[in-house]
Amino acid sequence: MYTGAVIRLGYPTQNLTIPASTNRTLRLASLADVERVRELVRENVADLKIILRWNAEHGVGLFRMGQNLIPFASHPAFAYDWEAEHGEDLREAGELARNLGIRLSMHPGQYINPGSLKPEVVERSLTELRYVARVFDFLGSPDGVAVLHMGGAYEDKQASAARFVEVMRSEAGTLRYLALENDERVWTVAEVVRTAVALGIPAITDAFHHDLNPGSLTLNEALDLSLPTWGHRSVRPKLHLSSQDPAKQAGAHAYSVESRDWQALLGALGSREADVMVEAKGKEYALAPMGVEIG
DNA sequence: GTCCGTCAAGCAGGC
DNA sequence: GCCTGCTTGACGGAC
Repeated sequence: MYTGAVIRLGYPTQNLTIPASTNRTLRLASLADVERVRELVRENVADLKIILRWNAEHGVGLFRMGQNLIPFASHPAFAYDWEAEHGEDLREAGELARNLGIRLSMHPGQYINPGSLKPEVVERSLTELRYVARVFDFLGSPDGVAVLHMGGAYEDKQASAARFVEVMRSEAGTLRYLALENDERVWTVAEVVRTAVALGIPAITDAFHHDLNPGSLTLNEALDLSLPTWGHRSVRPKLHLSSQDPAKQAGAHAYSVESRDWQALLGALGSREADVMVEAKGKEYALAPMGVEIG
């Protein structure tokens, strides 16, 4: 077990050991079956509670909920009042997480792009981000994090970043939880930090993406820039860690994390504390080499 | 019963 | 132009 700086570990969406998932979904065409949707959301939230307890028993301090916790919640076709129906259930799950000391996050996906040139994409993105913020409101997660990439560059990064800031500036409810993450092709840590600072929100450094798209920074320098942005919220800094799947093209996540990638992150962190979300196909199994006992 | 292509949605980059 | 990467599971049709 690593004994240096205090590092908390987590994994996304589901636990393969139990097994349990917060990411059950359905097709858009099935959305009209309200009773079915209700039941599916109840199962997602029930499994969230089960995973929280498993995490507490295994010393895992982070968990990322699936984006489909309430599938299509932000879609116009969603057929009932999910806040009225599931708000209390979410509140209970959030209370459990606080009691167990587990930090929660969500990661709206690639379609959420508030800096897009297309107005309809911007509007859909904002609606989805407001849904995520509402979920955190119900959970009552003061350290909750909604992780978002900055989307397209449209051949003009400065203009795109400015558009992103302009669109998000007035979204106070969302900005309470939002953190911006560097990606493996377009936005570097330095650029993400600049945008995050402009919005007064934190920046997440993804060490794997940084490896593929470092700009002019070492990982250590990238952390020097991004870790202080968490002072905007007075919560522990958060990072992402993953490794390349050797059988796939650059950017694909591996089943586990290579020891050298973990060691590189530890080396760059030094004595600084952080919460590390491990993005691996093997979910909680990928934490075993870092000292988490899965059995 | 199992396999397989498709399903709401956006981008960039490699071929 | 098409395919794949960015969380992965659901569903219907073919066999």
